[in-house]
Amino acid sequence: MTDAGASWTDERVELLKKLWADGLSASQIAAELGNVTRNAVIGKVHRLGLSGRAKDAKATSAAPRARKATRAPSAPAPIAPQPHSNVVLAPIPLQPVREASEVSADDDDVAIPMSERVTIMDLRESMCRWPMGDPTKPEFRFCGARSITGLPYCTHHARIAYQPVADRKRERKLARA
DNA sequence: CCCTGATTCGC
DNA sequence: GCGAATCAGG
Repeated sequence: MTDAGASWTDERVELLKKLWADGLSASQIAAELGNVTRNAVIGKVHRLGLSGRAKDAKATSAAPRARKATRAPSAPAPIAPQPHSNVVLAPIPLQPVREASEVSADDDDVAIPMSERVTIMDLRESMCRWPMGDPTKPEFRFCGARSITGLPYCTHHARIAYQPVADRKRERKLARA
């Protein structure tokens, strides 16, 4: 594993197909894959000819779209050092913890990249607040991934935390297989 | 505001 | 082939 794994290997493409067919959005897939943006995922999906996943009755996509995509002539993308300001502290989830241990065994599909765990200081409003480790210890971290709007967790952890009945059934089915 | 996929085009 | 930029819409 010398390289960061940025290229589309067969395994990654397969996972992409699986997740895409599973109904996950491009950003979710990108997050799970790691080291790729949703644009990359979408681009690959289109190249693979997987576009139009579910709905494909309307020809609305036939309309002329982007054409001024001349890319920014010089946009250095200034990254603003977000101050932690008023970070909405997350009440340590109660239920999820129980599930977490359980999930360790029959985890959904892919292992969480967890490339960016953050401390309370770096935690932002729209960051996943999935607790990792002992909250009483200084090594305590949060997932830190992009959280779903309205939810305190990222997509992956949200699934673990709030598993709907329907989803559970599906997961059990997969787990048994 | 957040997000979604779709498309174009420079690399 | 790849993906950032951009668009158009929800």
